[in-house]
Amino acid sequence: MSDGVPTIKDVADRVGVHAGTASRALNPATRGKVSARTVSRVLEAARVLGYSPNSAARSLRTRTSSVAGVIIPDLRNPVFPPIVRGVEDGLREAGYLALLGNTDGDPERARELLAAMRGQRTDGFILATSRRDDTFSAGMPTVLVNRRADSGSVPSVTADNAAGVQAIVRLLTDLGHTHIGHVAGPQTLSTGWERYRAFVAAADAPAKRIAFADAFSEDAGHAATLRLLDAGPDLTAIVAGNDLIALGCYAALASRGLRVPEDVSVTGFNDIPFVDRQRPALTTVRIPHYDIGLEAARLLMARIGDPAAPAKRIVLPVELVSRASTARRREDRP
Amino acid sequence: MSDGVPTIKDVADRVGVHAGTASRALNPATRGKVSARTVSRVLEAARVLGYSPNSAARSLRTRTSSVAGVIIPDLRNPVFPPIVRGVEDGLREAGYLALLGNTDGDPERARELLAAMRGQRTDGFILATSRRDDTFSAGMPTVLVNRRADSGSVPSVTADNAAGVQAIVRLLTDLGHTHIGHVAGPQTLSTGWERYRAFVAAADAPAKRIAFADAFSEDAGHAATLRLLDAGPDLTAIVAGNDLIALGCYAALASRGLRVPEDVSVTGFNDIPFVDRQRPALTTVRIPHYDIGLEAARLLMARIGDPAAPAKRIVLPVELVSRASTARRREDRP
DNA sequence: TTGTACGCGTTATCAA
DNA sequence: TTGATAACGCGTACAA
Repeated sequence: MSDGVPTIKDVADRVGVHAGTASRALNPATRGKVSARTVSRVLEAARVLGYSPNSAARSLRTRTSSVAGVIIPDLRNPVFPPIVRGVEDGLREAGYLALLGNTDGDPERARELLAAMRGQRTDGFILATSRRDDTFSAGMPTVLVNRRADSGSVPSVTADNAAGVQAIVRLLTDLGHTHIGHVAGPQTLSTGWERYRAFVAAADAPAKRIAFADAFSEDAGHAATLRLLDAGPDLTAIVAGNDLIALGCYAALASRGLRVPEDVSVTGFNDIPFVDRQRPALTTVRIPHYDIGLEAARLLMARIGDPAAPAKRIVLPVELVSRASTARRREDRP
Repeated sequence: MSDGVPTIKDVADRVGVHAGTASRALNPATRGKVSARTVSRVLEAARVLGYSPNSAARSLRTRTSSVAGVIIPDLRNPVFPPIVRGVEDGLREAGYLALLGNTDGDPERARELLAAMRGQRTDGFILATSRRDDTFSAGMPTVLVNRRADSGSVPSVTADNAAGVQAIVRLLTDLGHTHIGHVAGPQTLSTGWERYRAFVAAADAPAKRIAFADAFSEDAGHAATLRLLDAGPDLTAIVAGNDLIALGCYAALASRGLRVPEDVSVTGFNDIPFVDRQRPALTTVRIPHYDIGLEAARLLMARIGDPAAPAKRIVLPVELVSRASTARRREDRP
């Protein structure tokens, strides 16, 4: 094939050696079985020819692909870009590439993607689809991100949602708040569910101080906050399920003539970009998005290298970021 | 292989036909060359066995993969997630999957990724790396996003940067501004360069009213704005190279005791999320990120289908979004 | 240390 | 309409 893309045979011919020898010289793992002189000549020839191995052939032979599938709900949700970036960097450490797919939260779509990627001979999966009931690809190395499986046998990397909510509730309590509400995220999503459970455990609030948003979005947060206010609880602080919901709280409170934080303190979760610029700047919990992705990739690499490796469940620490949306409770509040 | 993953041979054996026949029956394009009875029996056997084709073998044979490489500088830059999302949806229309890679603006890294992906089974590339001097993979179908090649032979999809800058300058002119400055983005990036050129053409400003930021970032915008102000031009409006630079302008102006828009009007470019929430809300140019990605993917599919297809250069329209950061020039300004 | 030969699973070509 | 066979490029067991 002197015309098309060079193959290992072209490299071998150029050096006057057999393809098998060239293969051994090119592969770092088997390089020791070849004379130093031959190695350098083969490497040089490969460089000159611009040889790059045909991974279809390699995959066919070795049954591995050096490609991992990464499946998320929607890249436009600001929590995912840094996670995916971390995943990609972690995969790269091991020479892996990332095949990316969005599901829009549709389990059917997740199944399709999983099938398509498995068809492409993907070595493993990193799933950030966060529906608690999502299925995942059986028989393939898999790591969950931002979500834990109900059965404990699947490795996962998550932020410490419970600790974050506890820190928030403690902050509010220290500020004198006793009537704290919660606008929870969707309970079908593990993050929404975990934070809700942590809130209930930490705040001991009656049901009327809790509302559930239909989505982790500003609009859903807005609507849920209005429902919460209409239920008439006497609250001076709201713990939102995430930052977007918190911004929805801002809007809903403003529409009722309530000021943040003078009348009601509000907190978020995630510390996505620009929430430090809102007015008021949002008190929230910073989660290590990038590191979550990075660790997930490393965990996947470990599992691919040794499928019997322990199914670690890594929980990364979070950090409370106190800003202007939380303040001491006003004593004279009606 | 009755134990492992079923192959086409297992399917063929089960029906009692040859593997080649099973292949023809399974492939919709060649199905017409097989008797209806055989087709249905093969399909049934494939279903029962849970057969799924080994795409490594298929790629090796057909030299196609149904995978496209998508290379961007950094997913954490807010302009890229919606573009990548559009790309992915466009690829999906054609049954393609996306291999994603970040370069951090490093041409060397771009080369590595290109090589790795070309080595993987990749049918074509969508490049959003925006350095004007970046190389790209010769001989592979390629579409540029957010960037045009100096030579016109490479298809591209971009926003109409010139029209956007023209609209901004016209808006400012209509507001009475005559001394308009520009904090340009890096001139190594095509977006920074195009917008700078459009500004020069539209505003006819002397060099002292122009400063260049080292990066499309807030910090770089801050620093460049300070340099611009120190040069002492008598300006009442600043056209920033993009939204992040504009936010840097906000900070720099504030540090000099200048108010936006009372003292100086400021404009951005891109309309990334949350700039409508800044104070003041940023006047900017909205570019159709998602559609840019979508069209790029479709263009790539067309080029893969027919490499001789015309190298279209698609320029998508932009929209001026007028918000609170621009105001009529104060007559009493010093 | 190097060469030989085979097989991975699929599809395309050629014959029957 | 179907079967037989070769070839895609690589890695590796085995032989030299």
